[in-house]
Amino acid sequence: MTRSSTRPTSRDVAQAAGVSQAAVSLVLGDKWRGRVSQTTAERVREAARELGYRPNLAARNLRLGRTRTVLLVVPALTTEFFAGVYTGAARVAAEHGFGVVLYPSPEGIGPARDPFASAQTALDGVLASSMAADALTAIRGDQLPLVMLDSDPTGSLGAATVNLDIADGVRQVAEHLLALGHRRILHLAADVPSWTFDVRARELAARLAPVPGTELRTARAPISIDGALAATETALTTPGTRPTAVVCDDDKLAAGAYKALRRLGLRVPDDVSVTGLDDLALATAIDPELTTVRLDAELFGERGMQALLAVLEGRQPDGGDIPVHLVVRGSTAPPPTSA
Amino acid sequence: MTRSSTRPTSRDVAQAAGVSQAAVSLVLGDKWRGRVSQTTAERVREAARELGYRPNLAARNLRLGRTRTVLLVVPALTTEFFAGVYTGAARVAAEHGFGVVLYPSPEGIGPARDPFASAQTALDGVLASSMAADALTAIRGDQLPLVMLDSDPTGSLGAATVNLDIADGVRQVAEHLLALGHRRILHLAADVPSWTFDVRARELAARLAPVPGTELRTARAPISIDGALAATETALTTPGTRPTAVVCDDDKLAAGAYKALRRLGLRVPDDVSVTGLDDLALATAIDPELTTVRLDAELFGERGMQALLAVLEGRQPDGGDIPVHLVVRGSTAPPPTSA
DNA sequence: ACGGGGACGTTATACGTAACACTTCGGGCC
DNA sequence: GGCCCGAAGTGTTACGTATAACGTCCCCGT
Repeated sequence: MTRSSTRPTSRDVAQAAGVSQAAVSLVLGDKWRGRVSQTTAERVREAARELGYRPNLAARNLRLGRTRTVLLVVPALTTEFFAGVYTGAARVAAEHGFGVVLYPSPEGIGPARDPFASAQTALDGVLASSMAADALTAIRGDQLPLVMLDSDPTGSLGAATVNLDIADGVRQVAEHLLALGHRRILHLAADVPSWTFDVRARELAARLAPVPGTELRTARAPISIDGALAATETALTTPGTRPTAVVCDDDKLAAGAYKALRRLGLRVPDDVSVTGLDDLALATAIDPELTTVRLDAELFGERGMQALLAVLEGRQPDGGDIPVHLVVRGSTAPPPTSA
Repeated sequence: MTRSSTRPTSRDVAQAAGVSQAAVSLVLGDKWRGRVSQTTAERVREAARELGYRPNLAARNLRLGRTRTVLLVVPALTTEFFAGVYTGAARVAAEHGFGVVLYPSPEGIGPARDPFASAQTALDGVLASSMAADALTAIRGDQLPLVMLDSDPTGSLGAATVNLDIADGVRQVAEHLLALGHRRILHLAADVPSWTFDVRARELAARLAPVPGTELRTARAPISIDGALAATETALTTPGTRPTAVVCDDDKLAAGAYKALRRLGLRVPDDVSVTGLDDLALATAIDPELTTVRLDAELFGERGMQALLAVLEGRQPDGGDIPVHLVVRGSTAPPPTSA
């Protein structure tokens, strides 16, 4: 018959069970072995259940000085890829009693509500994609434990990194195209400053350079179908011999390239081959289905979270890039013989 | 020269500025008009800046009994649509000093980490999609202020609702197809128990019923390209006269329908017309571009958050469905004359 | 017989903040 | 001169939790 307007506290539970508040805390915190009798413990649990007691998180966080919550910073929510990263990260976090809060890098949200303003006291750590570059400066303001996803391991941030082996994926794409006989290649690059895209450009160039007769051109586009459409169209209508293959920094760009080729009256893969990177649902929705590099987003999220938890516990996160592999579908074929 | 290992508190700021902790709270809380002099206020602000002071959120939440944080429950992160909802909701929330935390309905995350376990003390309110049905029971456990997105207004939950005018969208689709001359229609329905999908089925049937000679068939599929592919394929290979149009519950299903039709050797829109619902990027990535119903996801999120804030302030949220409109593209045409 | 130590608790305290209740002081007004 | 009032603060308390430190019993070994 306590006051019903406000939620029950541990003290209410204590009163109902006829013990002290400390005992309630011990029992519910599972620290009662050898301190409270079995029967009393059960009585406390029963009282808590009866009253519908829920611990007050704010009080607990204040008392403990930590929140068991980490932040996942992603460049945008639009992408299926980061949905997978979140899923993997959240699963691992849950296994360790941690929660994950998402912070999509602002786009139309404005800096008014800076989630890092009080991050120090609301979060235990941060897992951040290198693509959300603008948010990084804000993060560094606080001294929160940080693990970067797909970022330069030798970077100045000094944070631990977990990376997909994008370089190897690009290598596989290049070898696949070279084996088919392609020599003139257009690189449709994401116009986003991020290490993960730099790697693509560097590796593609490195792999093609030693092969005689190769020609690498680059077009830049924002990561959107329309952006890729426009960039591809201008790149393919500039004078000079037309590339026989378009290597795209991700699947979304590839979808834009498809549209540009269709508009120019070119067929995929008969006239021009196209490759992507990510292997999203989009890759099999378009026609022909896209040859692309499959990234295991969930595993990526899991490994990232494991690294962050290691940092939080003072352990050394174990490195090693996550392998990726090429998935060959209908968008690649030998170049037209007329070439 | 205070201890540097731990973060500065408001008391540290007070000491540095030569005032009491209460004064610091007043100044930084912007409640100092007529209680603290201009010069003192400035001195406090300067000290806070100097020390890099950040208020401790846990302490503040405990003191105030609220968090200025609300939860957005979405069925999955995969969808571009809910990314838009989040963006709109987060923008409105930010304008009112609120933060938004995302809760993607668990899929492989398991119930171990129930975000509602202590929701009462960590959240001020919940904005939930009706598609995340499994999470709703958990929500009702706590007595948190709740606003539903796209849910039955007369539902037993008794929560306020904000809805898109899906019924009108379906009406527009039906009228468009009828005007083109279609009579035999396949409804590719999402196999997800949710009011928003019930409305589609009900409204489509209602609009076709009074037209003589119409025939409505229904196929159910999970919301995925492959699921839709399989369902459409079996629906179109069953004996009987083939439908001339496929009305899909969303764009993703439409992409699956495209694949099924392609596999069956049928062309869109010459042999079969297809319509979607959502107008995602996917709609213009596939060929031909999809005739679909555009939903303004951001506006949806904004209106939802406005309603929730109204509830939190004890005001009456204003209703009214959000209008939607048909976007006609290349996937619809008159039925083949042989029909 | 006596002391040492489990078993079973309780009391007290601190985390950092916001807000209520108070004090002090210098005018202004009758 | 007495009185009240506003400006400019300060002292204190409470929010609900987790845990360190402290008391009892009572049993058992020597």
